[in-house]
Amino acid sequence: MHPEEMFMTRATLRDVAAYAGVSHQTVSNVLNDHPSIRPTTRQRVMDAIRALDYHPNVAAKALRESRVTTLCCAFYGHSADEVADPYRNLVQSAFISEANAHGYNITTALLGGDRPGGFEGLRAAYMQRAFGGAVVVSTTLPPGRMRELAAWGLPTVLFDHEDPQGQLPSVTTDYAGGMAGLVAHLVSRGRRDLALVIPSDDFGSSAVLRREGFLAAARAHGVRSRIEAGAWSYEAGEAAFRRLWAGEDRPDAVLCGNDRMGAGALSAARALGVRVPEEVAVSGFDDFEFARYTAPSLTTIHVPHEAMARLAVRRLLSLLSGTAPPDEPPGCQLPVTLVPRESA
Amino acid sequence: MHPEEMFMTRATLRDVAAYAGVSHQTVSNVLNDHPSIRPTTRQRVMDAIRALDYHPNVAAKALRESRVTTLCCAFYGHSADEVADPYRNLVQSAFISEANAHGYNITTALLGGDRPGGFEGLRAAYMQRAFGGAVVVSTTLPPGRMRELAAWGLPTVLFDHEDPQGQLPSVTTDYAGGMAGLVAHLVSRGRRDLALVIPSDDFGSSAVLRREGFLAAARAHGVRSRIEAGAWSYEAGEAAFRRLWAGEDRPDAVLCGNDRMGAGALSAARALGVRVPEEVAVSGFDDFEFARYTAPSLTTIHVPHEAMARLAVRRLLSLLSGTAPPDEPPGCQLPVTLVPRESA
DNA sequence: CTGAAAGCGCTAACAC
DNA sequence: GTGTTAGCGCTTTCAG
Repeated sequence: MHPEEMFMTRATLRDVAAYAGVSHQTVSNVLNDHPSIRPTTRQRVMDAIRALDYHPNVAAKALRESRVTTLCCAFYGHSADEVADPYRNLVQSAFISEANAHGYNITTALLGGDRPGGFEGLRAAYMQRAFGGAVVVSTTLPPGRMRELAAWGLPTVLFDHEDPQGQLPSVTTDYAGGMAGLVAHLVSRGRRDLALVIPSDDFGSSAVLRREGFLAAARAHGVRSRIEAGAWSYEAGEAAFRRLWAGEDRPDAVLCGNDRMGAGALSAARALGVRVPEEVAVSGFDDFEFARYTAPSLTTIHVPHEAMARLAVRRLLSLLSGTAPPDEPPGCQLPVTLVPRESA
Repeated sequence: MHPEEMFMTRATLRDVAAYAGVSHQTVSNVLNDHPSIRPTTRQRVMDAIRALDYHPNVAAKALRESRVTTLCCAFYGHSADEVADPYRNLVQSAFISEANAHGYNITTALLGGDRPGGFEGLRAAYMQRAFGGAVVVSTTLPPGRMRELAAWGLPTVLFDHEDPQGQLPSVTTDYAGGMAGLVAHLVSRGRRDLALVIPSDDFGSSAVLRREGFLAAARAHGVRSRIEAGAWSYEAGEAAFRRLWAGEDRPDAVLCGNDRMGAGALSAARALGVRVPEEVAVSGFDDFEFARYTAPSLTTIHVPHEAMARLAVRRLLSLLSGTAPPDEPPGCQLPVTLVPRESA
């Protein structure tokens, strides 16, 4: 049989065995690095594998071993803006390369809102053994959903938010510390009256930590602080800035909960003829690509999305293999970096 | 056996059969909508499926049917900017929902550059039957790579670029028409001296079509046109604008090959104290989110990424099922929309 | 219309 | 060290 013929229909383990003149089990042993395979046999088998362009069938492997080599990257959040969040790319890109490095594939799912087959679809795919575990990416997840994930027995790592119950492992970043660094930076530049634009009703740990970090830091520095409600979007940032500027006592720094709101605040300032940073400092949070493009460029906090993503994959893998140290705390926080630009 | 017990270890088809008091084959027939199953039997089986929370094992199905229900969404392009391209999210999001609607999952791969396991990894995953076909997303793909994909027998649909050989099916958008619309818009606003910033050495059909569409439209309108080299990035847009402005005869409109370069051009104009659009019009191409956030906001061409993505999935599916009409042309082009904003 | 048999490609358990 | 047997969960024959 000529090697080329094998390309018609993919070679199987038995084809390799026949070609190498050994039993199919020997081939399997070679592939799984079983000890005590004679080097010459091993070489013969490897040659046959190469000659026949053999690739193991993942479905057969998964069926036999009842474990799959696919991980799910699940993004929660339904708004068009959220779907388009550039940070999702970075996260997913890091997921993919980290997972691939461990021999896993990544399947991506979209959760939340009215999207058909959101959480139910995730569960169905898991029950069908389409993937072995998931990283759920979101700044906020309803507690009921977290309990569901835990109840389903779905191996899960939360990304960018924590489980208040401490059941699900999570990878987050130091939001509070980021806010503290920002406040310190602003105070050192002479700012004394700080306003933070952030949703006031968001239960997600991401919002809560930013809020509390801000308030605590302002208190520690002895400067005035206040919260202005705003819902993560560009438009919300614009509106919040206008409200703050319409008031009697205007702040000398407007901190925004994310870059998108920061861009909105800059736009409102420009429209109102307010000079940034001379009259008021403006900052964001996330360090999206467009933070470099605004006028003036946006001072912000860089979130280490790539490192977080790689860590999340590793934590998920150790969860799946059961090698997670039992004393490991569920939460895990990576540091952020202040990125001073023109706006503050 | 109590239903709850089944949750420990997932229920199989035989469990369902035992619970419903039929043979396992009958359950399979019910699931596959085989004709001539008695309604009462069918109902009993459905009840058992629900009671046991049965979900078919995709690996077993794939093994038996030798076809998988996973499609690969492969992004080509290595630069950090490309990875962060917001349009990738939209494309992927549409892929996922369209594929899910047809009962398929999506796995995502990153190709290109020095990324370990790029094209070789894609082929390996395909050979392992990790997915059945792929959509390759990129504005440009080396012809050699296209020939590889075709040679491997990998069912492929190209997204956002065409196969010059016409072998691989593709879904693109009307780049030339978009440029023509933009030129018409600018001419109607009194512009007579147009410069297009775009790579001059990019062989990708996306760049070629934008370039040629621009030149043809300018010729048709009888206005002056020129090409200024620039390599898709923000910084390239900035530099190109500065070069154009440093010259003797400045254009009255600077068209940029994408929004990122448009944002760079706006920044350069601002830095040079050039008023946009009074002194010069600036435009982009793509309609990224940040085109709304620049100052002034960026006039651009909206590319129907979502519709293209859905179409690409459907074309891939018909390719896989062999139901593609044989006379269907390989290329397929969707229309673009002009989005006039402040900058032009 | 329903049941029994065979096998997709692979690996874990035993013989040899 | 190597080969044989059995079976993961499913669907496609083919008998009843």
